[in-house]
Amino acid sequence: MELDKHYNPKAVEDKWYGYWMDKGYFDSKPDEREPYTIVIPPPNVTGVLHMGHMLNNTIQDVLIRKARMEGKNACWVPGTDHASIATEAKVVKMLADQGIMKKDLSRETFLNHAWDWKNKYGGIILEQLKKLGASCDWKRTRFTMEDDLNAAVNDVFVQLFNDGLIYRGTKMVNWDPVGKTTLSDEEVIFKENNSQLYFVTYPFTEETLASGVEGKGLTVATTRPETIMGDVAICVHPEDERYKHLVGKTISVPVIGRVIPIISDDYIDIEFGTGCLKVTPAHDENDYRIGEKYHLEAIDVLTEDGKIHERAGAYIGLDRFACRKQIAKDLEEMGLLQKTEQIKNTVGHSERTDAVIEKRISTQWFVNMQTFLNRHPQVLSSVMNDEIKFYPPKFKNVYKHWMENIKDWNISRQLWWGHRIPAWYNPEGQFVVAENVEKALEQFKKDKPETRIEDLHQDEDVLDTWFSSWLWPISVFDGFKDPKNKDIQYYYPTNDLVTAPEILFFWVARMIMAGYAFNGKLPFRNVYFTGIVRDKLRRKMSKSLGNSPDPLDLIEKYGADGVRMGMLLSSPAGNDILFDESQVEQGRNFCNKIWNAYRLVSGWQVVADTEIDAKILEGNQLSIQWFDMRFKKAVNAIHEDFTAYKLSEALMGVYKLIWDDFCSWYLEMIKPEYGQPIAAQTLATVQADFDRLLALLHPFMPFISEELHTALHNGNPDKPMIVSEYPAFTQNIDEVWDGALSIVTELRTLRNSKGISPKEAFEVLIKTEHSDRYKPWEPIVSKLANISQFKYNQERPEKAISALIGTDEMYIPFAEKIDETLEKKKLEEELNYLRGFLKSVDSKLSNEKFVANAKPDVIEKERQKKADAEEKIHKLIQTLGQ
RNA sequence: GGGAGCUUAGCUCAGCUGGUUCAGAGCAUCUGCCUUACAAGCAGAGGGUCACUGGUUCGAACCCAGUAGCUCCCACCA
Repeated sequence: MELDKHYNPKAVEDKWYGYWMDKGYFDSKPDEREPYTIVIPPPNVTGVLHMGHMLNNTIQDVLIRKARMEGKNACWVPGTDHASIATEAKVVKMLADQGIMKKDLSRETFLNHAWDWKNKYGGIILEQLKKLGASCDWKRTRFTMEDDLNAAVNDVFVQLFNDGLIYRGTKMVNWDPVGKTTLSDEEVIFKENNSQLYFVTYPFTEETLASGVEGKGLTVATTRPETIMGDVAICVHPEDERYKHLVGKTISVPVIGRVIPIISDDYIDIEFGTGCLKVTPAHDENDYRIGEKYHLEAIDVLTEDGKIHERAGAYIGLDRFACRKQIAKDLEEMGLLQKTEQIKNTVGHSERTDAVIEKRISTQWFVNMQTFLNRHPQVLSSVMNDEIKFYPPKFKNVYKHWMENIKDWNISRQLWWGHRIPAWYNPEGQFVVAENVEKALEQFKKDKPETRIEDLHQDEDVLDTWFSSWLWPISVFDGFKDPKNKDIQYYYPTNDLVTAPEILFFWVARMIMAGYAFNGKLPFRNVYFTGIVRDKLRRKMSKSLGNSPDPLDLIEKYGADGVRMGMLLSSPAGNDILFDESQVEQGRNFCNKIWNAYRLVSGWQVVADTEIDAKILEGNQLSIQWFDMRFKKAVNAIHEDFTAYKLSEALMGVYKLIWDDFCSWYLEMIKPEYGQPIAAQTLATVQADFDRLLALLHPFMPFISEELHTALHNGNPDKPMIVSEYPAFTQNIDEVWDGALSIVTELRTLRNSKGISPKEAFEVLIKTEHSDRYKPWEPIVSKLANISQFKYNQERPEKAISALIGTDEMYIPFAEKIDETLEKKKLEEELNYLRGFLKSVDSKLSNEKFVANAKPDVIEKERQKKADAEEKIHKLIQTLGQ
């Protein structure tokens, strides 16, 4: 059957993915083999595949497929994350679009809607991963909010609470007025902002004026005039000569006229603004601290959605930003706004909703991280001493810094979609922490036997999503439910984690904590940090910019293998990848190249070896040995690249091996004359070589390699490629001399530069002591360079072009079109170069300090260079007749 | 404000513990080819003061110091 000139991925991909699934090649069960485990960074359950996922999961698939082929028991556990805040936001919006407000719904009804949504859209992303070829063990698919994982979360919460590591406390936390929930510090993104600095005058009270104070009042500089209704003091520096005498006096808050004291504290920066600070303990962390120190009231003037609260006494119900403008205007009219200045400051935004974060005092649940770390020092040490390796290692520093400055982790969220906090309250407001309500009741009954189950109510809040994600490497193997089960014993610790640096703190660090705290072991041994996928202008890919291609469209257009190669081509660990469709084109072109190599090989007519000319057979034999050497060398380099997690270089190694060594050289060497048959034995070897190339390629490009592997075995291979053996590292490789191949290059260059047709044959004269080395190459070189005859050690003809092959001389008699002076010039240039080279080597060798200080093998190398150069110079001089 | 990292060809990146006259790869570019596997291809070619300045050394892209530019992370300055 005639094969198409172009590889057609569509005809191939679904077929093989279905086949692998049917045969269960992705499945893993504990056995006697060495395990190799990866847990997927679970994407948001309602998410859609984007380029970042493509990169991340391609890398994981490369690693897992290679391990599988190396005979390890490869297990890649997939799953999704419930993504509390993101999913809830989506559901709220979806309901709002239908005219349903969350506040009108009961918790139960809302959750029903959310589960409906999850069941409808959840897991689409996993289906998309299949298109990419991801070889996950789908039977193990987990979801962070399924019952077993909820139980794990509850277990851990109770355990940490009982260990004194979780506490309920009233502190200043981050508040997202759009999501209407608190956030951890990590969920707040600080962005530089051009703000207005308002200079607002607070008038002195009559009492103060009566005490003989001069002036009208004090001017403070603030970026947040809308919070002045929450002011409880004006603070100055105790040493500030301008204000010293005012400390202890009173002053009144503009607009509302509340009387507040003037206090002093050395926290104040005399230089900043006017040196007076308005103290608003409810809305600023530093103010909160000052408030606590001087026992000042904290007046929260904002509602949970960022509007002015009625206790503010003015502007009630106005949005905080509208209020800022309004109050500035009003103050100006009152003559209390002195001026405004532009100022650059950083403003916290919610990672999910992008809302400007408010600092707010509230009662939340926290994990005491410092104590946690004190109890588990391996969390830091294991990374620092490379028990857990980071690729690239620069992230070790970042990790260390975070660990050393760790703060308590606010884990409660005012949301419904998530793991509900396992704490129960009695009507008196006392609480206990327990796995479930029954156990909570038991606890209450110890002190209050009369407590009834219907008196108890569970905490309304849910937990931070990461409070379930940090358990992922353990919980996916049911390590909490049944810590002695086979899976957890066998698969944990996992091997590699592939993830983005953005979630180093959110997730990676906390998984390491959870690993040591709840299993006593590290969760993984290597962490590969991917970069951010950007467009070629270095802009981050985003929906709003519209610069992110749809991965599924790309797969449709170029094939999954092409897309995988495109993703991998330029992405060393930790580097951003500048995605350009041309890279995917390169991937597709590569597929096409391989496809055509197959077309060539599959079209050859076979005859018995005896029917082939002996010289050709010998040439083929040599070609085969030569390729074997090239193959083994490349495989070794690829193994080293993998060891260092240099996947793009490993892929480049495969690419060059296939394209250059295999297609451009080897197949051309072996290829019979047009219409001529090939020896059966030779063909069998070429096919075997092709097959092991495909094995090498398979982790990167699973579909085409499986397809052609099968085709090479006439549809019936012993094993499919996915479980074939991966080419192993070779300790000692037999060198095959291939200097004769430079004759080919030499002649091609000659023809190119002189415009001579490849059809014009040449004879070649070689001056060498090793004609035996050249002889076996004669049939090969003749074919590739169209050579009529090889002659050895004859006089140089009058008119000839000469070149050096190593230290041997080569002449191509070439009477007509040759430019003698040009040729001479070329040789002289080479001679000059060699003389310079020799000089530099000589100067090294005659330098006593060099000989004294350099390592012996370096000196030996230099001596060899010297000898080589001298010989070459000698020959060139002869040639030039000088 | 603190910390980390980067700067090598037009682009994206390799260059290990200093040692070939050391400057390399892929892509892009240029030249010539529809040669019966592949024009999504073949064969060639050009292209770089290794950011800058100084130092250490027999020897520096590599080590040290400083300068400039870029990137990222952390941080409560109103």
